[in-house]
Amino acid sequence: MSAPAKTASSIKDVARAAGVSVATVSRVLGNGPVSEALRKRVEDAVRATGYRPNLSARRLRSQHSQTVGLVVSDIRNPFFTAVSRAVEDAAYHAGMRVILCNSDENPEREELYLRLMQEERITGLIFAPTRATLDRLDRLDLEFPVVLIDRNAPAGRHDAVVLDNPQAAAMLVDHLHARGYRRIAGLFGNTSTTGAERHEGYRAAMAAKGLVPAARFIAPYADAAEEAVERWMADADRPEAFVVSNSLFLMGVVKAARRMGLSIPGRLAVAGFDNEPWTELVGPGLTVIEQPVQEIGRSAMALLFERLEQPDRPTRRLVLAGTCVVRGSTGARLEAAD
Amino acid sequence: MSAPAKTASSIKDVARAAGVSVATVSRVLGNGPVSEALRKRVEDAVRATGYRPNLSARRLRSQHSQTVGLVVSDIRNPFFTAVSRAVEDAAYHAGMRVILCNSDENPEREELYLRLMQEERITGLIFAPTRATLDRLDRLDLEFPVVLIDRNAPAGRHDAVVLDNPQAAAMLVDHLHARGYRRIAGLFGNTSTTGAERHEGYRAAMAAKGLVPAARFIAPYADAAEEAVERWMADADRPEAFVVSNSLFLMGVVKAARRMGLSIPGRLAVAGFDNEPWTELVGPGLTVIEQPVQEIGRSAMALLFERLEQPDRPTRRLVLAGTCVVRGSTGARLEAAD
DNA sequence: AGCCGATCTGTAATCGTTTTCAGTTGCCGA
DNA sequence: TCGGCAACTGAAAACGATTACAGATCGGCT
Repeated sequence: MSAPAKTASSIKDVARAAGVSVATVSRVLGNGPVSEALRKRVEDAVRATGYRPNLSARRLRSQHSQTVGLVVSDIRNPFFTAVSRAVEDAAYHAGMRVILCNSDENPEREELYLRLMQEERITGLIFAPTRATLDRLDRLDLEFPVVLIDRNAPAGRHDAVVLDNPQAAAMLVDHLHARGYRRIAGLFGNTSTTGAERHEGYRAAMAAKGLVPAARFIAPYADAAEEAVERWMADADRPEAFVVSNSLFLMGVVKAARRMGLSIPGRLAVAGFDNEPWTELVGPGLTVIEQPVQEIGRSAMALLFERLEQPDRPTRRLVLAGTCVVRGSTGARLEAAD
Repeated sequence: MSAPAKTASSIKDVARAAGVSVATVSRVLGNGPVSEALRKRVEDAVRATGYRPNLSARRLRSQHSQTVGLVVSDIRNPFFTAVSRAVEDAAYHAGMRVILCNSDENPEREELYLRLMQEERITGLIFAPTRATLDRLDRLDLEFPVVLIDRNAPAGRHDAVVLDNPQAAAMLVDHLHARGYRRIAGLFGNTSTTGAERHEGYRAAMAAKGLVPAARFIAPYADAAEEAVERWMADADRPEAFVVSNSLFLMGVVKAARRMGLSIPGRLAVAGFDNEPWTELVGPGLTVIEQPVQEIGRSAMALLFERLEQPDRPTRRLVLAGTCVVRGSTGARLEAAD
């Protein structure tokens, strides 16, 4: 049984063990030109000493960190969970590492992490910023390329990958309209640009159908949605259907409906965003917009790599379409209802 | 408008701008003894140059990486998602960074990441290993402390935080028994030690009640559970209830029940693990064991820090109890059934 | 024999920090 | 006036790698 090395061995130890210079060891490791005999001696020495290169030293010298940052609001948001997997996979295949940070929609924490990213000298950043940070992003003079995801400025100085939010929201409205619903309410998050974009799509689609939009903006929690629905459904002008801008709200709506004894879709139809596995299982199944999460993560990394190769190419903004997954929660409206 | 710095400024640039030596700059940054006058000059220079310390250099010199590794099978598993948040928060408060890796239950990928951890010279690792790696973990001679989570060797050389899996599984069996169920089947994952432990608890509890255990081991996917249930429920000796060892299987059971038109709990009761938000919303609500995920993450970090302070203190194994959240999916058995 | 070029190897500089050690001040008391 | 001490500051040596440059060896050619 080998005694655990007290301290990691360095390239010098390997050089000494092999009876060569550190340059030779480095060359063996980096595929430089080395004679077969020495190469073998060095490789044996590497095994014998249990040598592992020190990445800090390597990065310092080479000025490449081989690291991408990923800053999102909360990894527990399933959208970001999925995107992070795609990003991590892409990084893995490119031989890079990922540093993951949760900003909690908190600009201070976000700022701290941006500073960290600079200190890490990351190769690039994939970023879902808060509104506040998005506004001052151009003034920040970051030293690495940034690819925005999910949130996004209209015509930014940065590459971006986003869902076509207005169109997606409109799809939901159109679908509900086709199923016979007219009084369609909207619940949107009040912190992100995403909520705003989806609201805009909702508003436009309603107008196009000659319906009156009725939107409320709430904090991004299920509870907030539950409360909003309960209050709203007690009103005289209660809606027949809800379009909501994320899966937390979807939960809130279902909970409220259950508590008030309103059947879905009999008394209340629902449609929302994010095709999570459980949306299929709840009640009659929930109609949702499915985001191409894999592709969003992959494309973000792809844009990042393109930018690294051609730093001066014009900014690109990738707008991906969502797909509407129709389920029971938007079943045809019963004329008898109400 | 300031032109973007072509290259990050180093401590030398600051020193030059402030007209002092680099040592002084370093002391200002690190709260060393510096006169007020110079401190001010340096701080101004730092602002003027937009200086950010280079963490690679700092780590190389100080030999502290201030980084913890987190290697789990898949961040999309909600248990790990939640744990990762707790870990990240703890790290954030301790001024440390987190490197997140997904092993996909793949020993090769796991090995690659363990190597990476060594090259990063991480401060410590929080690790949910595959069975294969768990077995040879002692022979790996890692140079940093490891805290195991979720999976775990009986009496290892490493600290660990785990759920009391046998007891938790037994709680589910006892609960179902109390509700009148007798033919209680079990579905367990065939890759992790967790599945094995939960099976053991299930087996023991069944035996204690004088019931015959009937367990099957399946691949860790919802589809596998769905298929297993469909086949099993077509048998002559079909169970009245299922105990399943994770939330993916829970989904599989619900899907199968729905497809076969079996009402829950009328024709089929279900209980499982992981109190995810949606388990409340599916059907009559699903009875589950809730793991103290926050505490698991926090405790893992706490154990890590203790170990760093006292490298030689005896290994500790924290066993946390789950709580049984009772919902409609295990409603009292109808005598009329069958 | 002498020269050239190809091929390998080693020396030493470098990346950006921290930290030791050795000054350099200025102040105080004698 | 001078020694001594405290308080600060700077020069230089690490940390562990990569790499430009130069030196060594050797075969082949004239």
